[in-house]
Amino acid sequence: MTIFVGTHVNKVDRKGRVSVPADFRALLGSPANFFAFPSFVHHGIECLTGSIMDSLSETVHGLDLFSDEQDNLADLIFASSYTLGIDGDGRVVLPASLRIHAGIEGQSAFVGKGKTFQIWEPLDHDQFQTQARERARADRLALRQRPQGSGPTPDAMENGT
Amino acid sequence: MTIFVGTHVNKVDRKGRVSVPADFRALLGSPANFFAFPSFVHHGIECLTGSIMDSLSETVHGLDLFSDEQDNLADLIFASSYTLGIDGDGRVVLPASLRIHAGIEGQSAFVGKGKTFQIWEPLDHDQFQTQARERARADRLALRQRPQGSGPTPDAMENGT
DNA sequence: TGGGGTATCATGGGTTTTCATGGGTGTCAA
DNA sequence: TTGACACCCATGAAAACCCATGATACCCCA
Repeated sequence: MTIFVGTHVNKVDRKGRVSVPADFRALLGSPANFFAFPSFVHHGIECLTGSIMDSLSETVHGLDLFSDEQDNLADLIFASSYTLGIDGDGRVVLPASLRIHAGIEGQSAFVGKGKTFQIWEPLDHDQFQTQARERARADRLALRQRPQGSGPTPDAMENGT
Repeated sequence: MTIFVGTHVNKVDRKGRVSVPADFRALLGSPANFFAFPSFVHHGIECLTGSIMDSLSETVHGLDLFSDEQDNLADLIFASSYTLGIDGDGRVVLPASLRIHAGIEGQSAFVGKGKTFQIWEPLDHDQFQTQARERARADRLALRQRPQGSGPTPDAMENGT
């Protein structure tokens, strides 16, 4: 397995600990940790592996040094990031500021996004996904990205989940 | 070359297990698993090989990082996906949410789609296929602009190429 | 060409291992 | 001293694994 997939809802205990899904742990590998920072577009928490974080820093530094854009991005991403270490039982402690950003209390959802993943308050993510589905339906471009070749006309058998 | 063909109906047992057709297993190869997610447009379950999923993730990540478009697509595809591992006996466990989406209870139909395949509730798929056939026939009639008594019975879809 | 034998496959059930989760103890720093 | 944090262990539930069996398709040989 090479990518993060699925939506895993796990409990957040009294100490702020939460189990990282076993699938995800396997992908994260040996330096058992990852980077997390609040998304600047929604209530989720962006989670990146070390290597993705590295390439992201390359990208950001490719921008004009000292430019406003560079400064903003660097601040949004790096300054507000945490390194979350996974303990011997496969859990991490969610820092309070991240929990507050996401509105997480008793439960959290680990959401696979391919090369990255996110952490959400479960109901919040349900809502986000519903919206994403509606947007995709309205947006032909999104549908064109589907792996299926020439399928039947999509409007024959509509249904959601 | 990996081409999934045919329609194979297998039982789903009490534990939610179902045998993956031997043909399909042979095509899936050594990392004996595949990715499955509910279709956006019908009641079937879309099934993709790891390599197709990988290239899909490349495509999605080629979009602007943290853009709405990227985030939406990644959520629809990856967040609702499951990695289904094939056990030593050639079976997978269908997660409850996928079974519910497809309306699967006692039986499931593995439907070859070329480079991908789908899983359906058998009767549902029959119906879908009938409709697809009627649409195809209607399109041809429209193109030819001539009436036709009893249409030809296209009996493909049941054999190899 | 037909019959018997064999390999493959789908399916059912039992058992072991993994995983998520709760709680306790020790350590370090403010 | 107190609070935060990292480590250790225990446990119930769920998933993965192992084995057995009936049926079917395939092959070989007479």
